Amino acid sequence: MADKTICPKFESALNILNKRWTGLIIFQLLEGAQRFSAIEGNIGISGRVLSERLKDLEKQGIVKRKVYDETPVRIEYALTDKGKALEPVLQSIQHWADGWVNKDTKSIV
Amino acid sequence: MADKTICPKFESALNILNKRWTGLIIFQLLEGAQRFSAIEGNIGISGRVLSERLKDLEKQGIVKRKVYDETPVRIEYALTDKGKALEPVLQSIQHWADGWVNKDTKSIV
DNA sequence: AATATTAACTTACTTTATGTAACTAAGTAT
DNA sequence: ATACTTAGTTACATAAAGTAAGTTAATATT
Repeated sequence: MADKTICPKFESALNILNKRWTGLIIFQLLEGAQRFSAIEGNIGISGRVLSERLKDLEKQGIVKRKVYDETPVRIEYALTDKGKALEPVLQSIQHWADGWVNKDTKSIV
Repeated sequence: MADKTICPKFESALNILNKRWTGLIIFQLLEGAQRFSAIEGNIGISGRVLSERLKDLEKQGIVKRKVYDETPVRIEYALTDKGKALEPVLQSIQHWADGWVNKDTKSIV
């Protein structure tokens, strides 16, 4: 597969939302820090993939991981400034959805 | 996998960009109608998946397919109004990328 | 007339990503 | 010593995407 690279920054940004679940994870965290199991339950992602995504997002500086040394251990994931800056993107998606997505559209296959 | 459905419209909108390549396909078509092989070459997607995506996007009313009965046949894909309405979404992604994505970031893995 | 060319796909097969469910580690409480 | 809890990880199964060759229909070429 040849990489045509229209605009590298744009493509790299698209690759974030491009991946399954990342949009919903960020959407969740826009409401405040959340724990692993909370995100897992709230959006219905598998732990296996959530773990993978959170590592990616952390590596990209979008999410930060805080460890609270309680028992049992509590770990919270929160958005960084870079992550919070994605709010307008999610909002524009929401806005488009309000205007154009049919109420009855359930699964887009 | 339990479906928690935060906001069905929002989720269904996210599912569009969520899928690999759809963002880039729409980005391409924002510049005007394009033929199958042009999209294929411009973004480096495989024909197999492009065919699949275009069918999905057509089914969702985001893309329309026009057949020109020439020889060999010419088929153009263009955005519908619903599709064009996604421009602000792509723009907000571009804007975020300009502000936050490192120039050197090539592949986000 | 037979062969070649072109666009837009499709098919068969391989590789990668995701889902599922069971398991691990550390620190308590019973 | 055993059980409980969170935050994962591991092994395995299924679904999605990549690759490359093949198909169809209308000419154009030899």
